[in-house]
Amino acid sequence: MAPTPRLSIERVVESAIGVTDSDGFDGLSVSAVASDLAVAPSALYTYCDGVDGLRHLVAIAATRNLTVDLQRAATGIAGGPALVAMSDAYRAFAARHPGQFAATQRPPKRDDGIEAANRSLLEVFALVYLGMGHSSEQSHLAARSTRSALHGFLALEHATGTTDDHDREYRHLLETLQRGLA
Amino acid sequence: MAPTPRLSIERVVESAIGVTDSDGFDGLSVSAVASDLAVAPSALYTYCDGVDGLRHLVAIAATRNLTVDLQRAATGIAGGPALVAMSDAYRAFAARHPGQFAATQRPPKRDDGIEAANRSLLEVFALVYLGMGHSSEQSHLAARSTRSALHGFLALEHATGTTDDHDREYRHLLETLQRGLA
DNA sequence: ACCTGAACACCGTTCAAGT
DNA sequence: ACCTGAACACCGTTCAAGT
Repeated sequence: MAPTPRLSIERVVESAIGVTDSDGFDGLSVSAVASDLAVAPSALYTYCDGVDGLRHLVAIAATRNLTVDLQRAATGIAGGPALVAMSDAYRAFAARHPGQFAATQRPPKRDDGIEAANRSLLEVFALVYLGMGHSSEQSHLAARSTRSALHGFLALEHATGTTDDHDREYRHLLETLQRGLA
Repeated sequence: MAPTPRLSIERVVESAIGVTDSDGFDGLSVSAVASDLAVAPSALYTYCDGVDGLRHLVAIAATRNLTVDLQRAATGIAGGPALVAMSDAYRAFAARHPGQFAATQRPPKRDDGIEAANRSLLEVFALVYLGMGHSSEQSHLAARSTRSALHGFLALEHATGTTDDHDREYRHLLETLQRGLA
């Protein structure tokens, strides 16, 4: 008889994201996901290539999740206000999902999936700059600069510790970017 | 008899940095350092608090090493050229020591040592902006924005994969910062 | 086809024992 | 005081065995 599969790649990714959210990207392990899904650890090897495969799947899913949030934040807004909204969304994502945020930065291996996910993320920024009258090339450069700067700030903010409120510094960075890209 | 200690905190840190350089920050482990020092893994627990303590020591040492490179790059130069030189030094550090670069971003626990090391790093940037006529407050904000942006770019560059040459994008980010902070 | 469970190597950590 | 070595728990991975 053909047994109905209890597992699927979707369920594995869903569980892996859940583990990442609760235990951090470093807490992601074959055992933790297997335990969450109530299967033996070795059962996961049918759906992903070990712990590296797990990290890989989470890196792609996390980048997509961030992209969705950014896109949603900029929907119906243009120009400077859109960039402010996206920056706030970026920071909120890092605060609410530190594990996923870390995953967006740790793609262990080169892969089409991750590169495509990163391109999609950059396109959201680029579209805003296009709407502000920049050329296609300038928009892509501006998008990369903006993403890099925001990402770096948030990465260091979470590394240093989130005791202080760095809102003023974050706004300074935003304003610097907007002046520099005007 | 008092046996001459074969180990010391300095030797442990030195070895840990070596392991980080060759195997990456994720490759840093009690076993690897112990093997490098030709001692039993348990011997290290006299000098550091397990693998987390090891990562902690490396995070501090790596931040200091980066600071030294930045300071050296800006010695005898001022203004825009100093910032260009520091940016190049930052990027060179990330390229030559990817493991240490990763460590500058992964301080697991809050600690005076890491915070102090980060303050020293920011001061190097701040001094350049002070020399350009900025106020003390503006210099500190500019320093943080600059460091965040450079760090984020390099972190994503190494994450995405270093196949392409992103020199043009890096220079665009620099110019954006300089325009925005003028 | 899908999952379990045994098996193995390996790492982190603790602690009693040696010198 | 400093280090070794045994001991234990735990994770990753492979593979033969079940259904």
